[in-house]
Amino acid sequence: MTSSTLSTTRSAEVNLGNALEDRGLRRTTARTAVTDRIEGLSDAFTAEQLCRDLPGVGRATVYRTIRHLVDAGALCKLPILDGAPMYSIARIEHHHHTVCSRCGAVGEFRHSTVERVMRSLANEIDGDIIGHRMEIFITCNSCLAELAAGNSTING
Amino acid sequence: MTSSTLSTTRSAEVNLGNALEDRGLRRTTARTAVTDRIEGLSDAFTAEQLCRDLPGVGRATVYRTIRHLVDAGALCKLPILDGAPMYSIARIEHHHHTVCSRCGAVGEFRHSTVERVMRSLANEIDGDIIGHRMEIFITCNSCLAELAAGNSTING
DNA sequence: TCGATATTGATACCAAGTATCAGTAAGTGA
DNA sequence: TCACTTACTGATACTTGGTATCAATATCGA
Ligand SMILES: [Mn+2]
Ligand SMILES: [Mn+2]
Ligand SMILES: [Zn+2]
Ligand SMILES: [Zn+2]
Repeated sequence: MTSSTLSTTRSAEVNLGNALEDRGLRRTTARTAVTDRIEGLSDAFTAEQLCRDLPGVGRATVYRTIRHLVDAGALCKLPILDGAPMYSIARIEHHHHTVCSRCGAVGEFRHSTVERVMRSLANEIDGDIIGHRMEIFITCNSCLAELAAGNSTING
Repeated sequence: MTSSTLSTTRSAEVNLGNALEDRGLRRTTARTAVTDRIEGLSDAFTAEQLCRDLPGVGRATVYRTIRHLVDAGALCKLPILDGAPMYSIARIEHHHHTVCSRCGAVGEFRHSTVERVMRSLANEIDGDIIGHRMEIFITCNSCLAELAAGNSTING
């Protein structure tokens, strides 16, 4: 993989508790439970998943905390066409997502060419461009491996 | 606007009734009411909007018909981050959407460069790329005009 | 026209998320 | 450290968006 234009570098540290504090919000036990749990997850998650994982925290509080974190830019909210949106820690400033259509794993990427294309589209799109979103749907490597394993079993 | 790479050409005719028939579905009065209404709309719409516009057609039927049309590829389903998905007639084969952040107007566009970038990303993304989605958020021309009018009134 | 079959839509249901609000916990300043 | 103000919590009820059921009805090929 050439890394001249593709970037998946994760910025030094992410502290969701600090992200909330920076917005003038109190550091409560419920919020700490939520942010700790999110930081402990390696993958993207849904709000309901978090609620199940944290039965000691009220549903309203889980949803409110997620909303704060999205507002703070610390979480990405990724719309899923048929289902609840997924959230993941924003590790790269401006970026796009890969979504595995088989297992739902979400990745982040940045590619300068995408941003260059956006600039070049400015003259050709009616109206003022104020932003964009892009998702790439993939079959992730671990799913490819599983599929290969499954096939080889079937095919002998 | 140069049109060498940007395409907003609409394919000859769109007949949603035929799209359903082509799938072996019966041409019923309820379905005809839904498809006629959609064809009469100039803009993207939500399912609930359609239900309100067609009080004579059951909600379940409206939703079912929309689903059929999406499955047939005759309607685009556009996820909206905070709210119900919007639907619009698919006039271009593979394409992307512009969404006005002020009024919600949805447009379609195709740009060869976007597709070229996708191909070039193939080597740099982990896993197999099976598709992509891209939305450009804009302030549309009519909103720009309204904003300009509003400002000039305020500023004398 | 008839009859097998697809469709309809009222109803009940489910999932995701938000408004309320009385009770509780954080922080702040004395 | 305590008291006090204010933010926060979470149970509950509600809303929105959408689906499963199923008896009654419409469609369409024979
Ligand atoms: Mn992200
Ligand atoms: Mn479209
Ligand atoms: Zn996967
Ligand atoms: Zn607009």
